[in-house]
Amino acid sequence: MAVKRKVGKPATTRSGRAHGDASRERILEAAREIASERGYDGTSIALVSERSGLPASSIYWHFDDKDQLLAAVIERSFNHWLEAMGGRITPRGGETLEQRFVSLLRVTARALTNAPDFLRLGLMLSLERRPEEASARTLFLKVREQTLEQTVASYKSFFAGELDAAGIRKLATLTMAAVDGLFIAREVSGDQRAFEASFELLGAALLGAAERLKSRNARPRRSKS
Amino acid sequence: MAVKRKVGKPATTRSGRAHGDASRERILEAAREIASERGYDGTSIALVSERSGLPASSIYWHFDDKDQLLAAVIERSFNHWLEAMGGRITPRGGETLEQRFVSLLRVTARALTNAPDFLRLGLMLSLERRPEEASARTLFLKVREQTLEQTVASYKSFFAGELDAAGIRKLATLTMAAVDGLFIAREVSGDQRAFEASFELLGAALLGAAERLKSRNARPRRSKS
DNA sequence: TTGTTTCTGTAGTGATCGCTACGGTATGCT
DNA sequence: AGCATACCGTAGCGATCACTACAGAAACAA
Repeated sequence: MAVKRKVGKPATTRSGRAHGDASRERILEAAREIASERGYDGTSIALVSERSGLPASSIYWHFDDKDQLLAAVIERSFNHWLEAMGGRITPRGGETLEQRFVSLLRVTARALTNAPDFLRLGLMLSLERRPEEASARTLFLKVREQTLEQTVASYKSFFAGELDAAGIRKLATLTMAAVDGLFIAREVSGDQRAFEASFELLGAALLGAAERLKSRNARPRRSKS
Repeated sequence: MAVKRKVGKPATTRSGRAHGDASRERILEAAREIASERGYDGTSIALVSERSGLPASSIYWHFDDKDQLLAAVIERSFNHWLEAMGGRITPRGGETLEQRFVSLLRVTARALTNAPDFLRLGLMLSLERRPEEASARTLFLKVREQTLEQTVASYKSFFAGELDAAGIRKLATLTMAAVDGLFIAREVSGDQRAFEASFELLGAALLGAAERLKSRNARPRRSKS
């Protein structure tokens, strides 16, 4: 057990029997579908087996246990999410600041439409807090932290010289929170149009918040504390 | 089965054996704790039985099945949430519009701190979408819809004459989404101070969004469509 | 051919799942 | 007292849970 692939690859691309990596993909895909519908506990090996067409023994050949399987699902979904974002977290060209800002949010909205499972499953895991932490949850929180840092970096160039580091972080946190909330609202209502419209409004809201942070910054009220 | 209390109450307050309503409360309390930690599937009757100190048969005497139990938990948590809000969704006295607005948000933040289980469990249920809908989820979505309507009503007096009905609804939706997101962020990070500070910022953000909606309204651009 | 590695199919393991049958006991009604 | 109702305790139902033992099938290497 615990013999992972990636060690071998001897001359020929695929080793052993006909399938292998393909089976691994099918398992991950099935697990992704089910987990994003039913959460951690609702994802049973029997269900994954049925939907992937592979027996439980194959699942356990490819993955150590259910926990690792779900963690692999998170990792894979995160990569899909990054693909859908097209690496475009850094700002691109645009006219006014607001236009560039809103266009960034629009990219985010589209990515959430094309690859919703990462955030959906991730939020489900985030809200759980069982005594024994699922490693899938830990992994999600880790990559989410990275996303926050990227947003902070992006905002640094957006609001260069206008906001201090603390303000930028607050704004980035509020942004991600609002995006999470709007995502949930769309998942519940299924209203894609309202979802996209909300992102326009969110742009104005965040810029309003930035204005507030600026004026706070002007009058030297609150220090580091 | 399906013989519900509340029908009886003949002269004496409590009927039957010593406990009864008290046991029902203990079961609900145990189920609330567990469900808010582990979600729907993670809430097993055996666990509720253990934590409440009552056998499974008692649980099934008080509730038809697990589904109804969880729905009762949602209902109870919602009432706690309403208590924590103190019925203060309608605006109270204040000086500037922004101050009244932010004070309303602050009340919401405090209620979320004092009674977090309603939203926590509700969001977990919202994100799930198993084929057979849990009635707990349906109930949550229903009372949540009511909350949205109350927010809309509240905003109507806040922005009377300044925003049209569609704008008010958009703003209310964005508000609830942002609150959801901030709530999740706090649950993950455990940072209560950052949570409260975010609500201040959210106030500015929403007022900024309201400004945007106003100016949209001034130039008669988008119609009902 | 013989052996090795890689993956699948069959058939389970004990534990836990939601749920129930049923008797017992405490209470209230008459 | 007699009877009914309300609730708890024990014990266990079939189903499903995560997980595994093990043999066989298909590809490689020698």
